[in-house]
Amino acid sequence: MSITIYDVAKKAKVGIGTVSRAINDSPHISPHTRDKVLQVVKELKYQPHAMAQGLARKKTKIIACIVPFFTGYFFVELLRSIQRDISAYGYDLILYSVDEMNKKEVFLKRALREKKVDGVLVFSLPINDNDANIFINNNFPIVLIDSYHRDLDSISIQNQQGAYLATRHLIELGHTRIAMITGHIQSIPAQRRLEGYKIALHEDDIEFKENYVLYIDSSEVNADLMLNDGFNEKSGYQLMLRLLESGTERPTAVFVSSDIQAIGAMKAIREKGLSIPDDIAVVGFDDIELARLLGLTTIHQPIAEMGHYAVKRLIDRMNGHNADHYECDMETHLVIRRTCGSINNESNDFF
Amino acid sequence: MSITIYDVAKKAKVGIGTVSRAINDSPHISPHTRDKVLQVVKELKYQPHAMAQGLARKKTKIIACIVPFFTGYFFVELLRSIQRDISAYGYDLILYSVDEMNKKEVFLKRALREKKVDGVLVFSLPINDNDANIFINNNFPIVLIDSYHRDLDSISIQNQQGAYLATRHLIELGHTRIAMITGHIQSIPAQRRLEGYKIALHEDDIEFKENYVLYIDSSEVNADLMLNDGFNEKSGYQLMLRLLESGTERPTAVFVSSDIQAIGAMKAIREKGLSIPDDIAVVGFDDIELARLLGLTTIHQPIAEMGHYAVKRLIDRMNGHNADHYECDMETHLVIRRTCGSINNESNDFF
DNA sequence: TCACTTGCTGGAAGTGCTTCCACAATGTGA
DNA sequence: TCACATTGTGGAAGCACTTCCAGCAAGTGA
Repeated sequence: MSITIYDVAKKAKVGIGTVSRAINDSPHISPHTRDKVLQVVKELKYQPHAMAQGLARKKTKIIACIVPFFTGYFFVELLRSIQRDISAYGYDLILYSVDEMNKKEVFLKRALREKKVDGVLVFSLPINDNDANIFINNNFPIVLIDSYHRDLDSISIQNQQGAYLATRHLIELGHTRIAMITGHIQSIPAQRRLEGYKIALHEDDIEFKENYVLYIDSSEVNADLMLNDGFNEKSGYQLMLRLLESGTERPTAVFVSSDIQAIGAMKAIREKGLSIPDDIAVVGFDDIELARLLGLTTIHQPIAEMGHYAVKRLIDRMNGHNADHYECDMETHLVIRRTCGSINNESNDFF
Repeated sequence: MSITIYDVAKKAKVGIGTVSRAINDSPHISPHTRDKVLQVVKELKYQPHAMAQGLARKKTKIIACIVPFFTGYFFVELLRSIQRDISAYGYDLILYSVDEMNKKEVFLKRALREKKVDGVLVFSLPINDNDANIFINNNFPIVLIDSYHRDLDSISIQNQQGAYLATRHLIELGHTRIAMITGHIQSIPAQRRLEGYKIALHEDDIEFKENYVLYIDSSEVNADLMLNDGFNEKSGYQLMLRLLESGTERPTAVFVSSDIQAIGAMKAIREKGLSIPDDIAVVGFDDIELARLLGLTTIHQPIAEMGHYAVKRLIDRMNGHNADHYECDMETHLVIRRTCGSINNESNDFF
């Protein structure tokens, strides 16, 4: 039905091995024969069958992305960047969306045991030792993005430095009563960001107050608030309400350690009849598209670059470059918009 | 290295054909033998090799999604819905992001000629006759979502009815000077939505004014404004500015036929020192997440359902149910928020 | 009892490639 | 001139499955 390597071989009057060598740029073929074969390939519009190649080569030229779908824009941009990159390397991308690695069984079965993909990129999902060992024991290429495990390659961002920049900015604007809202306190990002916040406060001799730090922990019963390690809109809203209703002296600024939480927090602030930034200044973290549209001052993550490095690393691993464990922490920077009360750079504001 | 069907056959003391029949639920096997084989399969943790199965069966169990990546949330939600559905059918999803079908050559080569996928879902991308014929001639399963071609299966929404609802709502609020901003006027959605707008006006004997309708057409030189058939933030901004600076009597309301354009338009309105909804009421179209967060009154599209129907249809096609050409127009509904000046249902408001 | 069907089973053939091995046709140096 | 590399080539053997066909045993009806 569809044309095969045999059709090409027959028409070009050569053996199938020669055709294979011609289309795969093998050095063991004379230029003359190669040209002759490629000419026929073009005439017949021959295209090697992916499955057959995969079977023979033991490579699928497909990589899997494991994505928790709920966080919208961040993943769209990351996926776009990654898709573009791997496409240039001749790979295709299979997308698996899992909720907190719940369905990881299905994925592991499909992708690994069926040998459907050559490598895996995991986005923002916590990996436990058990998961990690499956990859390590099978010597299966994997790179984590915005996630961490001590035995796996990972690309993340300088959480601590970002939180430091955010807090530092608020301090420079004259704030001293600065609260912090974050996600699941056991998660690496939450911990690192808390450290950055503390360092900035300490540097300026501002007292650190326990009740100015709001977070989600494992005792949380509301499953909604646990989503995405506690970095979600609802948790931002709830934690901000909790802060405002706690009776503690009201802070004049709050560093919310994810934009999506900041949006929830801002909603809570407005509902209490308070003004942003006059009553409470807000700085987020992530720089998702919403942040730009809402004028949220935040910490920018170099999303595209993260994807870029991750792909590069994964390709290396897939090519057997079995280098040491690799970690890369990318730099962040502050993006000043409206919610912090700083006047510069209002051009991007929306409201 | 990895265990094959031969290992299972040997350990179960049966032939490889029998193992194949056992794992594929063939009726031509005795229950006793099947159980015995499946027991060994479990013991050895045997998993059939996807490529080998694919080669033998001439099926990959993979479908491709062709996505224009720029419109963020709409696609994330659609992808999630589709991924969930096809996963239930045992399929995996390869993601191709193309910009306006520019890279479609690469995709066609990879996915179709290499036989890497069993079917294709195309999101929101214009398909020309040439593209369509490639699929038709190869009898290759394809379903369009939020797009249309007379010879291909498509799932879209009732654009005309949605635009009617939006305009009708503004009329009911007492507006008579209602402008409309839309995308590329040659595109099907833009045309249908314009019709809906006209019908609503006509029904109430409101005069239709040419200079109240702003759109992008092929003469547009700025490529940014042409992105995504003109449905983009920049075009919304520019067209709104054009309207406000045109000297025509200022409208009291505007129906912007995509949310993302509405966001641009609202920016322009605010920059001119006008208030929403007091000076100009705004209604969008799409109900992307941003609309909810910004309190934008808009027309909701049943995104998940669209994905659901599309997958169902594609699976049918792939199973050879060669029914007639299929079109499905899903119903839309109005979501009232803040930007139209209507007071009900403010609970979702953000600002 | 014998012909004939029915139900399972084993394994060869086929899927479309890559890769290896053998071999022919050159070229090379003494 | 002869031994020995070197280069290019054809095609068998693989990859790990599905499917088909033949064969065997048991069942069926006259």
